This record gives sequence, structure tokens and C-alpha cells, in this order.
Amino acid sequence: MDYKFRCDCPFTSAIDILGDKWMLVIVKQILVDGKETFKDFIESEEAIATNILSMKLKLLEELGIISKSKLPHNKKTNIYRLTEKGLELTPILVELAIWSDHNLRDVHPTLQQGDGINLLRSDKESFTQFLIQSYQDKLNKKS
Amino acid sequence: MDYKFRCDCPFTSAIDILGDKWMLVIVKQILVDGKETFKDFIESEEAIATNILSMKLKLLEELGIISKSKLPHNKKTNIYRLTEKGLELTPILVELAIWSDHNLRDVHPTLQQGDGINLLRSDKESFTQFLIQSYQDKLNKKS
DNA sequence: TTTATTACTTGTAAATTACAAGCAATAATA
DNA sequence: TATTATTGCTTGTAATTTACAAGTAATAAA
Repeated sequence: MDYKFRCDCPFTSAIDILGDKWMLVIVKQILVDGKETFKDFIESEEAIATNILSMKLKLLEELGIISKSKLPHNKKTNIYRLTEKGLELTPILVELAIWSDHNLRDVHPTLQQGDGINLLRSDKESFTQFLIQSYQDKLNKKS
Repeated sequence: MDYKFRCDCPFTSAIDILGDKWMLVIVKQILVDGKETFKDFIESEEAIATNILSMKLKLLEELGIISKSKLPHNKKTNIYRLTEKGLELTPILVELAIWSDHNLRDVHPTLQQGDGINLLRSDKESFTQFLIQSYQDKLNKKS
């Protein structure tokens, strides 16, 4: 529960929390790929190891980025969802995707093309709102 | 010179390159803190180790995010600067800082307050443009 | 009531990062 | 011009983080 920050810089402090291989990927899997159970994450194409996943989910929950709950008639499966705080990470993810689209294609030729990308290119603010809205709609439909 | 990407997702691919403790911090040090020599980085408050710095500078240069050059009458000191591709990381950094400002103060009470933050809060697009413009102006003044 | 699934934990191996020291080339100083 | 300091590294080794493999308890399904 105590976090080590290198300094008081807001840029660096965000990176102290989010700057690793998994934190933002897990958030993206929930937001974009619709994952919400432990099994979902493990079966993702990013193939996170179970111990790392366990550790990162705990950290994300501690930080208030995700919440852990269960569905009414299932005592087994845990449901992980983004909180408001977590949804606030959407603009960061969108900027990362834009940067990929513009700058990574030469070193990564198989990078995704297509519909989603076009929306992203045309208007990032709309794309951000679309991701947030879609996620919230999905949650409301379920409850 | 060959990079390992976990998959073809644009979000994840950006994180494959930028998702570590140092890549974006070095970019921020150049853009925001005005650092440009090996010594500058080492003396920063983030205190990067020399071998890691060396490795990351090479990687950033390989990726075309920074350029390495020398000043006219100094054969010793290397000058590291952001390229256009590197400057395109500015919106990511700005979003990270906004998220810190909104969500990290409870776990990090000494996080920076003040002038820069107010500008950041009022209008992120202007803040982004301000950072880019200030950096470019500085370069033009020098040459 | 047996079998399968889910959500983990616990080793251990590999990779990444940190710390300390040292070194060659250039620049500044005496 | 000779000595000293600075810059930009490299090379060990230690510590931390991540990966892989296996196993386990609780719940759910057959």
C-alpha cells in the first residue's frame, strides 16, 4: 500500500505507476477487448502469466483503477471492471494507439489496419468518448 | 534492430516500445526539463544509471525518436534531441500528467502543484502545443 | 458424486534494472 | 606543454522484476 515515486514530477509519477509491460495492457483488455474475468485475461493474445496477472490486478484494485466483484448467482468467478478513475486512462490509451499508427508501422508491418483505426485517425476526441461510452453502455446493459 | 511485439494491437504495440520505467521519462527530460547531454540525464532527479541510459538512448535513436549530434566546436559532448517522431509523444506525456494530477494526489501528496499544472488543467491542447512550440523555439534559437 | 473450471499460489529460471567501478577521448587549467 | 578534469561511455555483479511450470482449494457442471 505504499508506492515509491522517484520525484514529484507529474509525468514521471504516472510512469512510476503505469510504466511497465502490463498495467495499461490490462486496462486496455477490459476497456477495448471486453475482458472481465481472470480466465479472460489469461486467454488473451497478450498471454500474461497467472502470477503477474494476480499481482497486477491487486495493484490496480488498490489504486482504485479497477474494482473486483461477483455476479449474483456465481460465487466463483470474479468480475474485474474499470472504475471512473480507470476510465480516465482512456485518453492515454488513445494517444498511444495514435502514436503506434503514425510511427510504428515501419518496424511492425503487421500492425492492425481497418475500421477502428480509421475512426481513431479521423477524430481522437470522438474515439475516446466512443470507447468510454461503449464500455459504460455494456455495463448498464448487464446490471 | 528487431523488435518483439506481442501482437498486432496498436495499444499493446506502443506499450511494447514505451512501456517501461525509462523510455518516456527520457523523452520528458528532453522536452520539459531541457536536458540534452549524457551528463544532463545522469544529473536529473530521476537518477538514471549510466548503462541503462546508454542502452535506452541507443534504442530511442534507432527508433527515430531522438537524434544524436555534436555542437560545432566540441568533439566531446553529444547532443540528444527529439525528432518530429519524438515530439509526437507529447500528447501521451500530457495525458499522463493530467491523469497524475487527477488521480495520484492521494497516494502521492507531494506531487507538484502550481503554474504549470494550472495551464495543464485549463486546456490540454494548448498545453501540448505550448510544450512543442517552446521546444522548437529553443532549438531554433541555438542553431 | 465424480469431473471440470476458476482463481489463484508457489517454486524456480530468465530477463531487466541498479549499483559500482573503471576507461578512453577530449577539454580546461597550470 | 603537461597535468587535471570532464564527458560519454563499458564492464562487471547484485537486486529486482517478469516468465514459465506446476500445483491447489473452492465452486460449478455433468
